[in-house]
Amino acid sequence: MADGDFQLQHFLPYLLNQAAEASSLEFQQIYKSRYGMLRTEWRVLFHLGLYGQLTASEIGQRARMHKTKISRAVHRLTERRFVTRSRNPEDRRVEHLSLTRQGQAAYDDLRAVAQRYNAALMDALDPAEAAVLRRALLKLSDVGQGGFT
Amino acid sequence: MADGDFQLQHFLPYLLNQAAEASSLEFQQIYKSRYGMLRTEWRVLFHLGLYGQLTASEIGQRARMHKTKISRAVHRLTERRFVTRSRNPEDRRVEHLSLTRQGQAAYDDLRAVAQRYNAALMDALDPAEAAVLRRALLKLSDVGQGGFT
DNA sequence: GCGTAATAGTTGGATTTGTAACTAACAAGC
DNA sequence: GCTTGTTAGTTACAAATCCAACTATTACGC
Repeated sequence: MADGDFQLQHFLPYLLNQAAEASSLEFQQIYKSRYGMLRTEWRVLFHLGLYGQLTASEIGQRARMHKTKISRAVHRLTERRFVTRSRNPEDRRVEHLSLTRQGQAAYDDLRAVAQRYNAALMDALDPAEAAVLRRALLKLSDVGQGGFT
Repeated sequence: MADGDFQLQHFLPYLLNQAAEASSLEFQQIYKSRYGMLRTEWRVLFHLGLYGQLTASEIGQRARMHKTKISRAVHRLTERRFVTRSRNPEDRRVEHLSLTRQGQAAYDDLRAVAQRYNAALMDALDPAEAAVLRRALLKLSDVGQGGFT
């Protein structure tokens, strides 16, 4: 038993992927068309906007992105003058990244869009549902990750 | 206001992506190592296993995958003799796809793994939470999609 | 029937990602 | 202070994806 009753509609990774893709699409088009950014670049931008100065590895840990992705995203963001790098004189391996004025402006703009966009998504849900969803997603984000720091 | 209080932890597309990636990882390694499949190929396999004979476009609609992805996935799956194609004599543009005996075996195996894997994920959640999560994900999967068929 | 449009699926080339190897700088043992 | 190991970040090559153009076949208008 437990054989014929398998359905994609109950397979969490699949459901999560579908929801993630559908719910990212419109927003993706905005940062893409408005600033020519890729998802990786947007993520780096947001992390810097939210947390201030960070190193590449710090972003990697928080966003769970591989360091090569970050390296390339940072490269493109500096090219376009959204981000500046500065070497740490105490440990010359690490680079501190921060937003330029222009990067900050892009971040401010996109954050506002994201907030409105998020609110619209939430509207598809009722408030109790949204709260449960959020809790569940946070739990699932830690699956197989070792859980606690 | 509504300015400083933006957090990634409340931005649904981001949360969904994190959860989707984390929760897909282990399973992905299984179909990859066991059958050398990519995600696209696994998806095609599962659709054929679940719904029986389908055309590429039908899979595309259901899985929301672009036709080029499907074309390539089907190509590889036929190469490896998991899938067979047969032209529809009434409309020679369309091809009906079905699993070979070998494809069916792979599907059966992976379905069983998926079920166990899914059960393990569910264990991280309590049952009421899981039900709400599922409902919410289905709703969000339809955002921007026009909703109803 | 004939020309135009639509649909199923494929292919080619540029873009993006993944994986592994690499450089540079620091740390620790002895 | 030299060897070995570790960490930060980059680069190179292969693999996968995206987008646009393509072939083949059917549908539609008239």
